[in-house]
Amino acid sequence: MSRAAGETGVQSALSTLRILEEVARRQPVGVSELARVAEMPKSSVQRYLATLQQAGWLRIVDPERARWGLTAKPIGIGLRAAGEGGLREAALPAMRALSRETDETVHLAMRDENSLVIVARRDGTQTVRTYVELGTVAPIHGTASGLSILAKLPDAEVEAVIAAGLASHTDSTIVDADALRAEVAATRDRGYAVNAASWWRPHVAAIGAAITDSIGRPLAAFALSIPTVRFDSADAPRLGALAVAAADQVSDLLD
Amino acid sequence: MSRAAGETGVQSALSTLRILEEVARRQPVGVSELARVAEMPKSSVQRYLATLQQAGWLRIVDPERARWGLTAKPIGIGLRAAGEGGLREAALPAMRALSRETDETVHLAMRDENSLVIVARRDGTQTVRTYVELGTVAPIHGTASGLSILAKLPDAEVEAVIAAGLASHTDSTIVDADALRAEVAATRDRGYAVNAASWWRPHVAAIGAAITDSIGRPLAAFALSIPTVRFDSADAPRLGALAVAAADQVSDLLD
DNA sequence: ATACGTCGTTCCAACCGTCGGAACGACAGG
DNA sequence: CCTGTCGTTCCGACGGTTGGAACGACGTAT
Repeated sequence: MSRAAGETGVQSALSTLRILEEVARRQPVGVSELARVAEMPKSSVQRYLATLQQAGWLRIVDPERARWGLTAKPIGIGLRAAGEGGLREAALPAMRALSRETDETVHLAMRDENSLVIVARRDGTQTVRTYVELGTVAPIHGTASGLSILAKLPDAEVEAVIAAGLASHTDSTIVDADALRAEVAATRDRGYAVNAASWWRPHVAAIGAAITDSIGRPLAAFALSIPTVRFDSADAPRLGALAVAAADQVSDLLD
Repeated sequence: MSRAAGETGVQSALSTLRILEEVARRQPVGVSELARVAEMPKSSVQRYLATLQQAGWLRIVDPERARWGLTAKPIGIGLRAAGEGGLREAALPAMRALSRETDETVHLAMRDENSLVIVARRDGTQTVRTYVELGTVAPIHGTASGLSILAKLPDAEVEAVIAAGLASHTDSTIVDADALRAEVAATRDRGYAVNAASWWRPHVAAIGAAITDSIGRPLAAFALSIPTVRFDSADAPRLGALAVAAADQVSDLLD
């Protein structure tokens, strides 16, 4: 079982965790489908499922069809990952208000090193909306949320993100270091980030505003996520000001 | 490596998951402490940590001291376990209101088969309060929340819980099948559950009210969690009515 | 200053747990 | 009736995993 260099992990545990993630994403799901998407032998998947059941993470949610799903155990783990402090909960009211003021979809993304995790969503009433599954990991250099966070980080950390590599997601993703530095500078000037060019997902534009802790370090960000067909650059200043106000309001709640 | 009969899981994966849980509970934490609490060789723990890092679940949060903690990945998994429907979020406002009305700690517990998981808390202003860590698993037959849920289940499912075994947690836990059936009946009469005898945790009394979906199946419950030193049975009807009202309000939100 | 305990980290050979192909009965659809 | 797919079970060979031992660094008590 040869893999890329530098990997020393326990193979069977990695495979088991992989199955756990796939079940989380596709539940309720059966053995064969899992084996197909994970490209593993069916009998191995079966064994991993039994292991995860024994550990209390999974259970058969539909006994008749042998479909697997998550137990409640991951809820507890997830809560601990989010921190009991409850940034998420603190942000929900402001998120709702922002969504109402703008009638657009608002996402809350939490920073995790050099990436973001979408942890909450509030929809507007538009007939055409953007959609991202909660829990999705987003690139920090390829989203308005991420740019708004980068703009509040010291240059050294921005450079660290650049050094880690700027992966491309669409043909307009910012992959050039200087271009990213320029975008960070522009975001610092504006106070909010604008992604009008579908950096990450096709046909999705966004406006981002960062949420900071008491000493000004960015922890998360709001994003107004707007289909490009409806996005008008002329609206950006108004939407940006609303997003910044909402983010600042949450920042103030965090002591 | 001999274990109890009937277990067929992948050992290394079980050990790895065990370490994941311990890290979640104790983060930030080092190798030696983990090896001690999990009773595993230090070198094995080290390997499991590397594996979990490779899988994206853990990272070193304090590089100077080599302390490990969770990444944001579990947030996404946890959200999927809770269901995007967002029972938790739907319940938060009512929980806050209930806490204010009663000035007591309110817990939200979600059902997971024959157990409960505490997924949210709202404190009152009392100087003496109960405390349960979020993510804690509680017995369905040993809590007011659990009893309120059992009371809304058909008898067949109550019997299934009894058949699964009534583990004892304090010397007043209900472990007798008939006693539990009687308590379920009493709860059905009242509409809310009363645990005045510290069934689960010492010195903690509680009043529980179930939250149901559109067809009346109980999904979760509110509990007013009160130190026994302050608990007065005469207050139970008033508190019970408030808890039921709050739970019903959330139930109605769930279509 | 010295000795001691604990920390995180690395290495490696023997062992035994894991792997996955193969085969099974059940089921649904053509 | 046949075919494809489902979930499940079995077992021998293989190699991934195990964990004791040893390392240097650090902090503390002697």
